[in-house]
Amino acid sequence: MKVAEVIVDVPARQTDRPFDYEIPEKWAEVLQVGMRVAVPFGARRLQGFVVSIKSHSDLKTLKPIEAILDVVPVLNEELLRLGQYLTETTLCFAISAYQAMLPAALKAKYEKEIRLVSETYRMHLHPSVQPFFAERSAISWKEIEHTNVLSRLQKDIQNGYLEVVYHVKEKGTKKTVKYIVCSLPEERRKEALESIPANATKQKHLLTLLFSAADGMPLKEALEQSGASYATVKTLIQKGMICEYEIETYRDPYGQRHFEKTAPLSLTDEQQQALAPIVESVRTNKHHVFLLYGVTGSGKTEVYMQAIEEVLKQGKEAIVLVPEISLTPQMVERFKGRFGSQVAVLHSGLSIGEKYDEWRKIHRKEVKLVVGARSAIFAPFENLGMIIIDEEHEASYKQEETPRYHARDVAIYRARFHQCPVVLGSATPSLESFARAKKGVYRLLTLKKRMNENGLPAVNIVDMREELRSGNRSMFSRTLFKKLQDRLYKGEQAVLFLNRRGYSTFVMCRDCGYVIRCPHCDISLTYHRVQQRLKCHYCGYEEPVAHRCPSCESEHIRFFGTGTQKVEEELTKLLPQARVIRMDVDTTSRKGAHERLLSAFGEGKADILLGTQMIAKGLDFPKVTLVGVLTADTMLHLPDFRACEKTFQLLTQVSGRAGRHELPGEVVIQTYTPEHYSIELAAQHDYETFYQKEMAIRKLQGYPPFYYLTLITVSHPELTKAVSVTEKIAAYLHAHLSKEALILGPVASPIARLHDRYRYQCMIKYKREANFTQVLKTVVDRYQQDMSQGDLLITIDTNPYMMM
DNA sequence: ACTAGAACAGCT
DNA sequence: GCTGTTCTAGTA
Repeated sequence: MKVAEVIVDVPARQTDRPFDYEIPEKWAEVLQVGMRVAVPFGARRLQGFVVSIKSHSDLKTLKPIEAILDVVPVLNEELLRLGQYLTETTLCFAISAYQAMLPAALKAKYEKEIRLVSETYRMHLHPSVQPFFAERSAISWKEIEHTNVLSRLQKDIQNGYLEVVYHVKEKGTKKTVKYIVCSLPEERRKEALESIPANATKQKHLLTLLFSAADGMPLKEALEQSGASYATVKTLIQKGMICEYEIETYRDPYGQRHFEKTAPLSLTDEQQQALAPIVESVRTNKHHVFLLYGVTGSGKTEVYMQAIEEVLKQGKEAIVLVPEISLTPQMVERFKGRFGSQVAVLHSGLSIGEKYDEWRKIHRKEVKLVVGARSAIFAPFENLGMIIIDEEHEASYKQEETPRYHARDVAIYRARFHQCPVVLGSATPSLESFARAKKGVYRLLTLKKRMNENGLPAVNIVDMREELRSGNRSMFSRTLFKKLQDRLYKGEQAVLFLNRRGYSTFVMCRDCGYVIRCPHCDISLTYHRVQQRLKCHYCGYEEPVAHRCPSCESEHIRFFGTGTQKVEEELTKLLPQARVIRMDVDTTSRKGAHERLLSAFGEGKADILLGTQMIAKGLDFPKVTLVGVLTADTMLHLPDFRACEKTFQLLTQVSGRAGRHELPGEVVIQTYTPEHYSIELAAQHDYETFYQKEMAIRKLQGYPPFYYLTLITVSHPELTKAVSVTEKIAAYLHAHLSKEALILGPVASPIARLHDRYRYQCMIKYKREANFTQVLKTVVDRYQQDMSQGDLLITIDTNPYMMM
């Protein structure tokens, strides 16, 4: 007898191991490792992943596998191993790792049903239960879950009249299209046509149409062409002349659009030199990590595309990762234009069904290239020839939920398996990557020149303190305002960047200093003008605007700080003739809104594009000659050791938006700390100096890339519990880690309360720890009880990007 | 995560 | 003694 080891769909410490199941004889040949199965687990039935098949189990009795859910394994050997790697490095459950690698559509949906065991019992049911089974023999659990007949019903279950049945269902579905076809053999067709009454012209019409389509045609098309309705189809089906059937299709989000075919551009010498070693690595099947360090507008994408061409020539596949927010139609267009239907696109804007379809194209080997956000790194290719990560420094490559993986690490793991290159591209590489490149762990490729030979745009730093002193209290400096007017006059475009959405950042009473905060989190509420409400950007809590101070009843309530809404309002006041498009979470939440706004701007339907983070990347509009950063320092003062790095990267990135084409560009950076090195060096486009400076600081303070970090966050509705657990954890770590490891904390999290839970944290800085993960695992195990019964939550991030 | 069964408490 | 609620162990 064959036995399958199955990881079941229960994300919990106790079930985080394989369970043995008997493979029924009929499936002995069919079942493969990596397939999903339905198995009985306790009283329920669950979905699970077969991780291995063996011929013997140590247990005496096994339950049999109930159903096989796949024809072809959804996880191959490589991905199964990758899952294990994720489990070990990010301390997640195996099931969470596997689920993260697959489209959400494959996640199981569970349904509970109550069924009449046999018709003969119907009259025995309790009178209050009977009506539910009046016309059917099964009802869903949901229907009666909240009714008062539950206890009666449970008795009937005990009596054996009723039984509970558990179902495992798929979340997503394959989309199908209805087809109709003539089912008559050739020789009977004429006769059939004549048998149709003379007045039934629609029927005749439709049937003749189908005679000419041997394999049938889509129902919709047939109806359109014949002018018939579905009633006609039904009649013909009844007469046995035609049949209806369904064919699986893909939802194609880009189906309507035509992509102009583009040919490879000729490369500059620099690009050629960068491309050569990558191509070499592809050809020779040698794993290398390349860091392609190229200034904005130096043509990195063209290098990627020509490298991909080589990969495809070798009959292999490639993955291109792009940050979520820069996965703009522009980017998709470039790849689809060059590689046509060989490309699958994966990003969060797609529906569950659409993502599933794109995934299936990869799984069935119908495409050779995937362009996508973080999770596309798990694309089930089996013959990978290269992985590209564009804008490698972007924080969005780190997943902030379990499994807390970094796409860069996954990429390197996969590339090593496939013996192929990884290309990390950026104009402002992360310190980690650049340091590795300098050490020779990665190979450094450099692009110094901009394609248009224009040189980088001139950057003006404006000291906003100075503005204030000279009496300008608006959010636009005189320099920026003058330049905005100038662009309007010339009919050129401008992009304004602000790191805050909403109207104002906090609301304070001028009499008593009271700041209105979220009742569930330790965060001040943001004023949203349009809806006239105060919102918490962390938990979504909202309340109406108060006109009196909740604390002292004073009417002197004022809104401080500036958000995108306020800037927009101010702009329309100061430059009434300017047409402004605002882009932030609030204006782009609806599907397709992002794309719509951008193309409107691209078509010149607005003069100024105003937005948050999301407009900083990848946009490329020829008429943009001015980029303004309204407050460059907002990010600088966040409690995050990467704050300076992020500021530098963002400013450099934003500056790169200007003057990418014929017209020269200009940048204005407004700041209250003009002397700060992140701002000064970004203005000078001087990455190398910034790197040196920041590295020195990191070394001094013991942060990456000199030390590894791990952040443990403990949260609980009661402050004392959160504190005491964190203290105990810190003590345990002190006792079990080496002397070289630095344990910081416990301290309150920067956001000390979130969703009514107090949050405490503990940071570990270390270089080498022999059994680090083991120690962390024991920590979690110790509080297992409190976590499953109490309200305690411990999260461990082995490479944190968010310190909050 | 869920469930069945045990332990426990309240009520006619 | 019965019914409803909370706790706990175990899932192959």
